[in-house]
Amino acid sequence: MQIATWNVNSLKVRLSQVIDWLQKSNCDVLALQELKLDNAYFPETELKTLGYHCVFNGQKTYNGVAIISKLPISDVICDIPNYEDIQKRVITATVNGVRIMCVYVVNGEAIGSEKFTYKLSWLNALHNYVTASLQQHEKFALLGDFNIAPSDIDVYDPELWDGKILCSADERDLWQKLLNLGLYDSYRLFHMEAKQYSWWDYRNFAFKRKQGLRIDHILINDAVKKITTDCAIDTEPRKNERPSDHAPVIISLNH
DNA sequence: ATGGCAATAGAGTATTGA
Repeated sequence: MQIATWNVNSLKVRLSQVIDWLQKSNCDVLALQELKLDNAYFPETELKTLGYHCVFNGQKTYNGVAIISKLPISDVICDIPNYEDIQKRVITATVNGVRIMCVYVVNGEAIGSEKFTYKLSWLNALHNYVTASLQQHEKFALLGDFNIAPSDIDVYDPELWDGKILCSADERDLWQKLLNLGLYDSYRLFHMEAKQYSWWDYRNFAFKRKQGLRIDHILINDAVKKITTDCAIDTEPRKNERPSDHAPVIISLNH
């Protein structure tokens, strides 16, 4: 079984690329972020025709998340329970006995801004939700666009980004707090090398110049870790015409 | 320091992203 995450930056624009990637990658479950469309416009019919189940939590223009799966999806929860938020950033569901939490973490704009305060409060709420979910589910995966580069080896120019949004101590502390719940950064279980990125700015030929950040992640608990055989970032779709600025991240399970 | 690029809403240009 393979589980992936991908921030597609508009599912309307990227639908054909998503379908193409699903068929090439042999992925079973795909968590999507930044759909940027209302639920009424989710391409459920197209995906169903191709044999995929889908659940989605969308909104107009911004945010929006979904889980697409070859296998049946059950026990769907939208948003973070008991956290007031009009932005659609979370959808959680069970597939093949694995609890899958798809998140689009707040960007935060700049340190000290109102959006940054929202980011920190949002991550604290997520922490509480993950804590409860870990108690309720044996196999658990938290995946999506975290908008956090966990350490300097995940940043193309650590000096330039030092203390900036996505790299600040406050954000990295909250990342560590999530790991302390008993989660593993699946990519780092298999790849210790630096300069492995999942996002590149559209500007300045950043992808070609290998100027990126690793901000899309798959965190797994011990039960999933035991059956995980690999984690990879697929940079191929970033070479497409009109690509998303993010690459998919995928884990392979013996399951 | 600023803008570069892309998507959206909506008809100019502003907002957001990371």
